Amino acid sequence: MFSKTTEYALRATIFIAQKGTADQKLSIDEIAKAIDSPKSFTAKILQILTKDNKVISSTRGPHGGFYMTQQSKKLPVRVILNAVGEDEVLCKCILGLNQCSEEKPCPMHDEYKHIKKKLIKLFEKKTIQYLANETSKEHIFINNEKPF
Amino acid sequence: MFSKTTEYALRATIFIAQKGTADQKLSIDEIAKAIDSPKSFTAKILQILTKDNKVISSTRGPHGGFYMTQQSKKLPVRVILNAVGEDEVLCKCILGLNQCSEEKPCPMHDEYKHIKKKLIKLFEKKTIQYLANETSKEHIFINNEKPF
DNA sequence: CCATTATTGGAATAAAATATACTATTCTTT
DNA sequence: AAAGAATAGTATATTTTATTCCAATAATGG
Repeated sequence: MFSKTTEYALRATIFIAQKGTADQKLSIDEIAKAIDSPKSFTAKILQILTKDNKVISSTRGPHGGFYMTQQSKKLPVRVILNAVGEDEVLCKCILGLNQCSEEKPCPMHDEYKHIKKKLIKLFEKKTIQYLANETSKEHIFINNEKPF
Repeated sequence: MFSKTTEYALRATIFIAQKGTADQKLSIDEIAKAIDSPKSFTAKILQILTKDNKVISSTRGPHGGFYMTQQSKKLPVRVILNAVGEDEVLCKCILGLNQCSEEKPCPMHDEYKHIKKKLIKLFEKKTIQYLANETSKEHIFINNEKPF
């Protein structure tokens, strides 16, 4: 469904929301390790998400790193998709038609629109905080570790 | 959601189901024009779908071309995804985690699984015939023509 | 204010997906 | 036999996606 960029962005943000605070900031190394993503690529993605400190906050230098404000954690998950420019995937026609709409639908439109609505709602209603809380539960995880 | 290959495969199949019969076969040219797809690329995709005449049938020579049997039209839409190898997209974890499962879920799993179920059902239950019939309705379309 | 630490920015590269072309070949019909 | 049309294989170009690397910049601590 999503590109790697988006998958890493989601996982990284969840991890930062869960573990990063203003006085316990997280380094790129820690983040990449925690979510099992390539380090340099993760740095690039974090660069996007910290742009203007809108979603993720960061500071450089010793004890620097990434964290999130309480305010940012209340943002809907969709802001992450928005930041990496993969927002449209949710509302796109499933047959890839540009002009597919309620008035001029494709043959899958009427069936798919209900699913699409739920998908959009999921990303609109759930907050980053919610996902971070979920991840704090014992059996829930955000990395790709081999089971043994 | 899907790759171009899959989008073209779906649209081409729908068009063939709708317009192609054993005595009115459709050429690559006609198909590519009808669904607004690059001709050579479409030929490549049709090659996959006609493999063993499982989904789409074809014959060569004069008055040759592509069509579908009544039997094939009754297949679920999912066989197309299957043929082009994009079947997994439907059941994949939304965060891209390989081991995400009911027992070891990602933080989005519980919310997303209901949507995933509906998505799979859509492709399992709806037949190619159904989509072809839909497309025969006046206001429904499968190409990308500019509105004017 | 200097050394260190860690992010930031930009360029560079690699790999995969997408798009396209061309040339036989093979099958089918007339 | 000739011609039409898919088939198969190869080749190539373009774009997007994925990833790496290094120099620059900012923050901190002594």
